Amino acid sequence: MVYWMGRDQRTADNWALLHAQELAVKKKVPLIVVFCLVPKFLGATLRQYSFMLAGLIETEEHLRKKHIAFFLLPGFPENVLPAFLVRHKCSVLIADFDPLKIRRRWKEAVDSRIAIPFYEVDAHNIVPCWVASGKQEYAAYTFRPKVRRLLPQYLTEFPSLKRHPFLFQGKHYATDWESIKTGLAADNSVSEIDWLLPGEKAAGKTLRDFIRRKLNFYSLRRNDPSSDFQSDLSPYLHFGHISAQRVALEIRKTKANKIDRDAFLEELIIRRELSDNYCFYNDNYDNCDGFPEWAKKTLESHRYDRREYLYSLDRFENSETHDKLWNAAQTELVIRGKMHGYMRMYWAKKILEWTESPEKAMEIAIYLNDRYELDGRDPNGYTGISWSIGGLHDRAWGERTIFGKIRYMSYNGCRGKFDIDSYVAYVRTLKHASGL
DNA sequence: ATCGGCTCGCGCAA
DNA sequence: TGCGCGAAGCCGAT
Repeated sequence: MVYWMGRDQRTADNWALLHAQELAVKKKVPLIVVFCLVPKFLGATLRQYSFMLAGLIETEEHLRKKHIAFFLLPGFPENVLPAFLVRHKCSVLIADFDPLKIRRRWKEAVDSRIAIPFYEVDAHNIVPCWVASGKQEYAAYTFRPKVRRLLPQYLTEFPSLKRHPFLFQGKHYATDWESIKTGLAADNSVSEIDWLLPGEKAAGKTLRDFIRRKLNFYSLRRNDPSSDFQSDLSPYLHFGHISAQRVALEIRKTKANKIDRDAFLEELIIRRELSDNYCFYNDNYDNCDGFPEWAKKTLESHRYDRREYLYSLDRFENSETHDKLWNAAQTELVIRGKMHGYMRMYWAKKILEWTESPEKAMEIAIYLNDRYELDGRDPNGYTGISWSIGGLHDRAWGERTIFGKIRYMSYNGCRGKFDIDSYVAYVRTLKHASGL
């Protein structure tokens, strides 16, 4: 029995792994976990690779204790996985679910090259993506009731992973992580981060810290970039170091104010799973063709509006705009690998305002997001950027230049909502600490 | 400080 | 067919 691990890189609370173990026990066969390490993945840099590999080292260790063999296979899945399955006489393949196009293509390619049953388990969402809705949802308000209705059935406790009763007897060596790391072809010009530790254990600690220190202030202060009241869980959720279902269960158990729990659960469940819904049902999640019709129309009619500021990718990347708030957000992204959630919206909308076209804006925003964010290449990233630039899951607002009816965000608006100078000063301390 | 208008379309009720 | 309302706002009037 083989679990092909993709985006759910953990041993606890993983429905794909649990299902694989259940089937393996029933068939009285050993259980293997395989991870295909591709040399290049949508512009990922050493920053993301090293966070991921550290998590996988911990995964291998946990699996070993559970008598489950772990194989790290360097190469593209369609090239390495079919031969692996034949070599070890595997009878069933189980993968976790991922709506991204590249991952779906890999699965199709593998499927066409193997003769054994191949199942997919959504281990990432609480309500499996295709169960929650059979179509692309228009907005959160259409998605919310569908998920709410199904939560009692899906937001349940997990069984624990058992020590596997059937040992893998084939040839198996512990992974040589050092040579894997030195052999990485990833772009090493983006530095690793050290303020957030990778892996399942660190994810759990981050969750407990959030509940203890921040949850009770969440609804009021989560949108204040000058203070530290975000959960910081998104990198862990992205790599699957922690399960969203586990987070939801733990949040529900706390005695925090209902208003704060609800605000957090809305983001964790509804908004996050809506992102998967969008990417799963719309192949244009990473470009302007995915925008709703009203937004395409309004952006088109403002395509040739005069832009007061026009910046190249370089100027954006180096935080060289005229706007100190935008520059601070970009600097936070580059240094820390995680931009404050509220600033992500302002940041992307300004890229639309200061580039020659929505297409170019999408390209730049996605490039910078995927290059520097620890949680880049995630459905949440594509969906958030499409919300900001293309009105996705949003409604039309007062018409204005460049944006048309896309919701606008302004420097003055931010000034009324939080202390801009304090945020800029905080980013300056990051910059000094990092030696830039 | 607070309020209303801006503006689109989904989904449900009638 | 009508109606309520939505993922994070802006702006001008009061």
